[in-house]
Amino acid sequence: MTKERPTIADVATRAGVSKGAVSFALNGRPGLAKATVDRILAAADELGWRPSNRARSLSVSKAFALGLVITRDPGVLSSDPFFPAFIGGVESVLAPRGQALVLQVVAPGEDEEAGYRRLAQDGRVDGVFLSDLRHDDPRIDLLTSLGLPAVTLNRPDGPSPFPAVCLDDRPGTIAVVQHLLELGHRRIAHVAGPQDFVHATARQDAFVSALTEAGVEPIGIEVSDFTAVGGIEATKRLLALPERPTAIVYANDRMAIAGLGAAQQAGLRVPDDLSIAGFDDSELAEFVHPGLTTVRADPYAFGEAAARTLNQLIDGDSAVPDVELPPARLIIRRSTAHLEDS
Amino acid sequence: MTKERPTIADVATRAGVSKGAVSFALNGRPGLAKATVDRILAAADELGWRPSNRARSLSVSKAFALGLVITRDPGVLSSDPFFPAFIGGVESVLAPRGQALVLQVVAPGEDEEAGYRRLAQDGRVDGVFLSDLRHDDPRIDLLTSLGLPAVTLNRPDGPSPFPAVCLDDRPGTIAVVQHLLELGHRRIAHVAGPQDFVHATARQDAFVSALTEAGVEPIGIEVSDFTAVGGIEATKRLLALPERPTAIVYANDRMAIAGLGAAQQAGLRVPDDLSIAGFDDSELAEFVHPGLTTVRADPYAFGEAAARTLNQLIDGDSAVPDVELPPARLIIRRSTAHLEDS
DNA sequence: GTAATCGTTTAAACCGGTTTAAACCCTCAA
DNA sequence: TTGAGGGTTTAAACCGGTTTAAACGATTAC
Repeated sequence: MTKERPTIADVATRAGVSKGAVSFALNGRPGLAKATVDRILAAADELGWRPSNRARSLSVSKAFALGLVITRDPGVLSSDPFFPAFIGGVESVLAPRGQALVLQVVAPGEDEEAGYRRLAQDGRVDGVFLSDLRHDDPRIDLLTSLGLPAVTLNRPDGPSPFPAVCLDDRPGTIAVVQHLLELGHRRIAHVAGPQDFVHATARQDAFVSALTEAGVEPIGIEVSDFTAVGGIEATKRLLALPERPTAIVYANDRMAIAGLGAAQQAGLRVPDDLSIAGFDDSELAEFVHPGLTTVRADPYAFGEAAARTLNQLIDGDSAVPDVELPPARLIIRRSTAHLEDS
Repeated sequence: MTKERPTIADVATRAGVSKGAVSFALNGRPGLAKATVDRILAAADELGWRPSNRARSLSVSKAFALGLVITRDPGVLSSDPFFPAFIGGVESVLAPRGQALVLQVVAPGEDEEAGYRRLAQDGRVDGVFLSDLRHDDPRIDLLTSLGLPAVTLNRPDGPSPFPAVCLDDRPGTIAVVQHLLELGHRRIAHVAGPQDFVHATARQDAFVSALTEAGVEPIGIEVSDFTAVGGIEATKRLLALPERPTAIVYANDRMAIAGLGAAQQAGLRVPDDLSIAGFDDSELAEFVHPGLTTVRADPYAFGEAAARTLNQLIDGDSAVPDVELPPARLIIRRSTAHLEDS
């Protein structure tokens, strides 16, 4: 067993050609006789040669890797249902192409921009995914000035030079509201995510407009933070309202499941006294008691589409179009029910 | 704004020295006059020069990156509380050193070994973390033959050439059992994880030995798969036993929370009719109703320790010692209570 | 005054690929 | 016979660092 792996020079010698010819053959460039190409590929095969990523990286100035910076408290990220599946989808595109995924987890307090700057300046990646988009997101300018290609997950509200891969949260939210209206609810509240997140306000706006379109006034909107603790607190505030809501729509499952616990703790029966709906259809949603009515997106497909789009951009395909994914779907379970006459 | 970033040659010219001298100065190698070093560093600073990772990688044959392969169904990985925090801890060690983390998510059906092989052969990483250790884990031989340094999370049962970073699950599990015994429970069951996982059987063994040491026979052990669905099914089977358990100890929170839902669905009151305990202290554990008694480890510290150890190994520090982390701690909440007389 | 020694610096090879410009070979036309 | 032209192939430069062996200049020893 030879410890050293073969280099392009070994292949060249074996095939009786020059290094350049091997490179041409490998990359399928025209100008080589077919017979020669075959001979070179055979030699490469016999030697088990695979071109060195490092050497390639240096000479073509590419990293053959994509980057993802997750800005989130590691403790809180824990139960986020989005990223693992998203990463799975990304991976399914990257693996066959021999690309890698470089991950960075940055705590909210830390310098998030430094994360992107490192990725760019160290030449670690050829492009990044921009997730958890915020209003007037400073990262768009940052990445532009760093010259790092990117794809935004959903569309930023400001101008953006980057293609967007979008999964519209609104139809799902609207479906939840309509579902509750049909069940007879009129006192419906919302627990929203942090207002700087585009997806948080998108869900909130959809909630409000779906209600007002039906001629119903929202009974309360609590801005929270997508965490379980936040869900608890927001729920307590809503339940303390003079006119208690009969249904609460949460911007994600984590807050919803925590809210469910808080309501039960307060002695309310769900769904008899209070209907509860979430967003994400995380793994536990189906199995808490009662099962959580929620909205299911497809983060795996999201990852696939995002990776494909980012690669198109990097490969220089001109005018990469935005991608619109099929919208999230309402999943009805036991946590929502007809309003009982009180 | 010059688009091109400066190279070592630019710095050399500016400082009036050779490329080699700049390299020496940067890496703090002896043999250069102090004045020269200062001049070079000043020049580098003025130009904002940072050495190219790619060039360095090629010449020193290092990737300056570590790898993590997660073998898990992306859909199921979702609510795993371990990895995000673990990765956060890893990151905290890597970032200051300018290293990156390369992540791979492999679905259980796919070829897991290919993941490691890719990482090694592409020279993407200088070492990997070996998580979710299995009995007679084939990956140990694989990595040995690939010549890829590794650190195992917890100790494999077979011989291993790699240092181990360990967080003993047993004390926590034993504490849970003792807690239940003190509450008067005698009919205690366990829902275990897949038997090929070392940590699954470790928890199970601890459960059994803690019980038998107290002279109590386990009333039932269901082998499950760490997922919510699995937790539901195992719970149903246990509740259907002729002698129903009064307490169930789950090998992780996900199964426990799902089991909690199943018990409630079946009309049982928790903790009055059934006590339930989990393992992990995931974010939701505190907030489901009733709050889940569980065991809290520190995955962030685990990540830190693992990254530090792996780097020691890579840096060639001889005889890297195993690391033993402080054991997981019992967190008592409302889901466990005194046995009511029935 | 020359040689040996030491601390400092440099030129050049090297890592393993890609890429460009030039050389080569063969055929066909003038 | 010579030259032009097309298809193949190659030599060498290049990417941006690291590293080794040799060169250099200033002391010190003889």
